[in-house]
Amino acid sequence: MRRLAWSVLTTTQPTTGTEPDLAALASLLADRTRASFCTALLDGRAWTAGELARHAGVAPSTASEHLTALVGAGLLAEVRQGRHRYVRLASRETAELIEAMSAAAPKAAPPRGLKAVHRSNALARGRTCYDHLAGALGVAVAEAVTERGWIDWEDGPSLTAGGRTGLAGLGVQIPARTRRPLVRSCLDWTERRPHVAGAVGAALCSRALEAGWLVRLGGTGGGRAVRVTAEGRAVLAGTLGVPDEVLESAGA
Amino acid sequence: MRRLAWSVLTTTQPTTGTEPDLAALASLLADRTRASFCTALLDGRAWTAGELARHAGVAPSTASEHLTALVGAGLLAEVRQGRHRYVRLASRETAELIEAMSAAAPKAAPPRGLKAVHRSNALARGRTCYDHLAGALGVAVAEAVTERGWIDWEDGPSLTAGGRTGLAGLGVQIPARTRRPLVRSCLDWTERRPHVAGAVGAALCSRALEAGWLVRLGGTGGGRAVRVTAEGRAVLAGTLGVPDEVLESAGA
DNA sequence: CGCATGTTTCGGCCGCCGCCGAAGCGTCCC
DNA sequence: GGGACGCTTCGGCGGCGGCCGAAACATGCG
Repeated sequence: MRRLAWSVLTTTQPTTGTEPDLAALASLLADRTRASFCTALLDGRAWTAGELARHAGVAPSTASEHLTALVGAGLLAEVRQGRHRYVRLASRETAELIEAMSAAAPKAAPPRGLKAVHRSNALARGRTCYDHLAGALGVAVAEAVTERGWIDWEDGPSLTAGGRTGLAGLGVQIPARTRRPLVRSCLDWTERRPHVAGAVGAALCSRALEAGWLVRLGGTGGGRAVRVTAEGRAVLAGTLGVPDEVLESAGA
Repeated sequence: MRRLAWSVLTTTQPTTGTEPDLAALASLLADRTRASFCTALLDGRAWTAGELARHAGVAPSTASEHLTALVGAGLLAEVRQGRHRYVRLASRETAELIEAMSAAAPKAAPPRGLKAVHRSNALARGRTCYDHLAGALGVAVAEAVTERGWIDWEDGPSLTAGGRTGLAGLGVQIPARTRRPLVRSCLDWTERRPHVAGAVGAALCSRALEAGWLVRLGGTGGGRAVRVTAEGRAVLAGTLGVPDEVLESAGA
């Protein structure tokens, strides 16, 4: 049993009623360039201003102004290092917000150009979603652990006792004593089906990267697509029972 | 134990990679008028085009165009009835998205005008957040049920066995066999502390309104502020242990 | 020190978009 | 039928905001 982190005794006096400026927040993301920055940063890493500018196809000066706006609003956090300006998403909450908006957003026109199509397909097959797995791979993993009885979806997703031991057997460290939900359902924007987020989703993903079951694709600015390695394929098919078709297309 | 609603056997072939158009969605909410429509509709009811126009202080023609855009994008659902055009939020997911964005949004300048200040203060004291309670009242209820041991926040919020019986004693019908999380934490934008959403939050709120513990304030276009009645005060203080100060200021 | 590189500031241009009022259409009610 | 009312369409106006290039500034490196 655990109490709320905030004491009941702390102030309950009504805040002076300033309502949230929804339009101001939305304006920040309402621009193709700024939105593409945020989407790119969903890989959880820090990018330099120049990388983001090239990624979005705008002049460095333009990117600089956009970044100032996003950092000023608290959506991004920045670290200046030498002549570089590194930015990343400010918090996991910010990442979750962008994820949630992406799932609700309409689909853009299909990408043009061979490179763009390749990248887009790679993203659809398997990617990280800030700190957990998404794409066909993420959905397949979610379904596999459900089949295994590790996660129960009755009344919202929850980790079963079997799931705890199963994950432990894979070397996945499940954090305890956190206010973060262990399992959170996250709607996948390629598959329109849920994948596993929350503390467990994050732990599983970080374990998979650390153990070399997955590797990130693409060089600088490559983004968040991942590929399943041979060892990963053995583990995911064997222990989790992820279907071979998915692993095959998400491999190599 | 319950399976995912979508069969593992259904297609896992990668969707042709069309990425979500985050900017398009955000653009819809990036306008003060459209944002105020959505915020107003967070009360969960259907408003007419004219009501929304007056609420936002724009001409009917302007409102009409905005509504067409919001409905076209699938954010709002509309029902035409005689010479009226009723609109409401399209789904609970949409409401949750707007909630989540409101919590992340910067605070607007304090309202001007006596009426606006009053309304704003009423919202801060107690309001509905689509289908559950929010504001100082919502936060106090969340803390009270936590004190009672009805909700446990370890590893994410969950309903305890004691909570089930306690809520049943209040006549709150907890839905079973749903994929919706029973308890979801929702950050309150006035209090910056969590209140209770999810199936349980919704059931509690609807029970409170149905039993007359709470009543909605304000006439047409009044919005989502609620007031605690005398009976409500007895129940909330007695059974739930909500502090008197909160009930007092949220009453009358 | 001098050059390359990454970033920022500033002016100016252009397009988009939100606004209104006028006019028109459909519905309701007397 | 006639008038009131709610909503929509259209044209036109005005402002905001994103874009770039040029120039300046900062850093790192030889």
